[in-house]
Amino acid sequence: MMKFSKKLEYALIALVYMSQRGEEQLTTSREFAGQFNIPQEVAGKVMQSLARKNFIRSVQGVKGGYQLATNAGEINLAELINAVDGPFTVVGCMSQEEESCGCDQHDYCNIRSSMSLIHNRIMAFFRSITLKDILSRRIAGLSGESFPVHFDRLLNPTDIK
Amino acid sequence: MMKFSKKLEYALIALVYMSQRGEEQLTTSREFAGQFNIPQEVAGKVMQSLARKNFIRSVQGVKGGYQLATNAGEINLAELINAVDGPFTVVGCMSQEEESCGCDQHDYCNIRSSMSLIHNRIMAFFRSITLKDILSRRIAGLSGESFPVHFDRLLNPTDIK
DNA sequence: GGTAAATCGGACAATTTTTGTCCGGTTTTC
DNA sequence: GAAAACCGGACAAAAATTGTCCGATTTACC
Ligand code: FES
Ligand code: FES
Repeated sequence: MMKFSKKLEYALIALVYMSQRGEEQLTTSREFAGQFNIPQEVAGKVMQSLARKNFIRSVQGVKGGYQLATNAGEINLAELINAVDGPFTVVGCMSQEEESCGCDQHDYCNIRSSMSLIHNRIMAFFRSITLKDILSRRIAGLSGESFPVHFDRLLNPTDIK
Repeated sequence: MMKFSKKLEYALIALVYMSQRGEEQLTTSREFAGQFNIPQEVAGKVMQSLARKNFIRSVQGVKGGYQLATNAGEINLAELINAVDGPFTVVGCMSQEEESCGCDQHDYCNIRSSMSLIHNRIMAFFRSITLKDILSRRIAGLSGESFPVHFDRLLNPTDIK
């Protein structure tokens, strides 16, 4: 329940992968798919989504591929989710159309305002996580200490196994 | 993507509904389902899940029903999600079995450690939201001011429409 | 100029997850 | 003993996710 979609996983993996190669390096969807055992066509679509939002730059033709955008480090998880999965809503009624949230009828919805708060809060969290954060976490991860400040502040120590 | 399940919505609506009636009041699954236009059987199952975790107390037989547990206000969203939907994981590899997260092969997963941090962070957030919070938000909601401290601190003002 | 390798994009098929239904059982009141 | 409630498993329907197919366009290179 509430899992991230594969598309989002793929997008993150792709961005991290591309970040760890030269800035100028072109990455082809075939190569990326091969490295991580992802179906080529799916990898292709995901990268197309990213290109459409200018998170990466596409170069067509043979010898083409994708290249990380200049300040890709600043793109955040909320934008990313929106790019690959479309608008995110914890609960139906949050996407302009107010109809059909599921809980209609009678008294009218009990929990709508609270859901809205939770929705906003999660959005804010996603917005606060940048690709740079994700990258630095990976690098700092093995040292057992010195997590990026960002995560340090957010993470409850008792959560770490 | 990443929407809360209907079961979770129903559970929340049920708990809020029951909270807003007398403490001693019994609520039947049929009645609840009727009030909110939810399929009876589904409403029943959800309430059974809640009863199994002792969030509500069940009374059998005709004239039976469900009754809010004594300190139901303290139950939090994480427990609730676990009760109705089973364990929550933002990404497959977080549930003891390390196999089949989806992104296997080669270099090994790029983003696993970051995903783990995000997972823990979201869990902590869900744990921090109690039924009482949800209730008080609803009551305070119409006043336009004085949100519960809890939410006030968490919410980015620019998120409110 | 032709071929191959790449990005594009739509339609669609397969799979999985979510959601809802059915049915028979147990407990309890009247 | 009948009716109304909780209980729980199996299953069916619907929706969402995930993956596949096919054809089109762009471009490097021979
Ligand atoms: S109407 Fe959207 S949460 Fe109930
Ligand atoms: S292996 Fe779990 S996030 Fe990739």
